[in-house]
Amino acid sequence: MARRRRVGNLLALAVLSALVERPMHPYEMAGVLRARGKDQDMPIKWGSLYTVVANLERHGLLAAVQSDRQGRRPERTVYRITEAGRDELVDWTRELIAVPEREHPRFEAGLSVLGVLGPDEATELLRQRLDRLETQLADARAALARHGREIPRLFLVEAEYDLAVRQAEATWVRGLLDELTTGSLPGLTEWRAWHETGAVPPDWAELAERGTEQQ
Amino acid sequence: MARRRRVGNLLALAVLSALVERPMHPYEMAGVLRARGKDQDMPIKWGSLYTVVANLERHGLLAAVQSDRQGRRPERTVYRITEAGRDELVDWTRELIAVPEREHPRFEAGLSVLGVLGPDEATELLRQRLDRLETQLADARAALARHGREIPRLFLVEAEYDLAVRQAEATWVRGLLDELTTGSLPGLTEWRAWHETGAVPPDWAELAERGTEQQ
DNA sequence: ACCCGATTACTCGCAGACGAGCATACGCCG
DNA sequence: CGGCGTATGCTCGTCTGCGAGTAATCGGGT
Repeated sequence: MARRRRVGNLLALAVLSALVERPMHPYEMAGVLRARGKDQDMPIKWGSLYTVVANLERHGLLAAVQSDRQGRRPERTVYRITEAGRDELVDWTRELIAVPEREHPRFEAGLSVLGVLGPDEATELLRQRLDRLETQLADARAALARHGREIPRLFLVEAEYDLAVRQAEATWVRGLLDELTTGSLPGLTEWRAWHETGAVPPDWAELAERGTEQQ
Repeated sequence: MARRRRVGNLLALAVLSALVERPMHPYEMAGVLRARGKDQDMPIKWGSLYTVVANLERHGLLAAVQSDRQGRRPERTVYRITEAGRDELVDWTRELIAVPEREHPRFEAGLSVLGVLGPDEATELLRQRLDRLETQLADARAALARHGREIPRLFLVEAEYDLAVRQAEATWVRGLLDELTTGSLPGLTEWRAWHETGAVPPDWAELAERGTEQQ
């Protein structure tokens, strides 16, 4: 599935989507993308812009139109999107929408090593996360309401999605915190003992050696 | 905040967490991590293992213990975690748990350029996504139930989190699909006209030029 | 009229990441 | 007991991402 993209950086997707409307030079793309808040929707690093544009051109997805020069500035090359570029944009979008990729939020990585902390510290840190999350959610909700008055829904779906997912995260964290504070999480006692004494609880010891059979 | 990690690859986190228990050589780490399903929780590329271990050693987070040799194989270096490594592991975990980072799921990027497709194609693709998502969710639920019988909850929280978040995604997609199929999404008519004729709807035209004021 | 800080527009070097490839060992079948 | 397919264990070259740095220009204060 998902044949590897010739230019894989998502900044390239944003660039293509901007050039669909009209040709631009790189810095103008940056302006337009920033104005549309695309840097909120993707992990965009502006330092990569010129590299990405060059790569797109190299693969025939963009073509240089003209170079003009103002004053003693370096000349600015204006690019237009090619047919191949249009195809790539559409195909890539189709894939991003239709195929759910397993994502790997950093929080998940953190949770998977939660055992290195003690239960009390874990509880405290999760509470901090929840606090911050709720602040961010309130901000996001306000921003969405504000934009909703001037921008068509179609261009806000990604923000709505983001909000929904983060809301679910907050709910889940609240649930876990609840189990931790009421003590209803199974294995809490073993976890605490393990962390305080350093000794692996007897019922867990055997698991730890799972998949370790080597000569 | 979040001072840059000396070794930023999350594979390094996994390596540190494995070496907390006992010293190992790299290939053994791979076996243990795989057995624990850590490659499910993080974007692990095994091709990076030796690079990452070398970097960890370079920064004093690991130390070589011994090199033994079996047959004519290349010698295998056994590494142990250092005090600095232990500190890094704990500090990194704390950060991952307590500080919610703005993540950028690829789906969000896709949604932000949804306009390049027409509403009918978008609907069809979203339906495909929902189908696949539901299959994956069923699998994940089954796997979680199976593991739940032998592994303590503590080591399954990351899978539970993942499930909860993806469930929220499915719900959200279902909601959007609903608005699309019933036609209740505002601007649907404009969107369709725009896509069929290529002409930007009058009420949207002005927005498109937003943030474009350049000489 | 001139200076200085901010903004604009771009460049470059370095550090990783990672996939493909390779060499050794093992197991199984004839 | 020899040959071959598969698993093991590791290396290396390439490619790209990106942050820090820089040069030109603008603006506005005195």
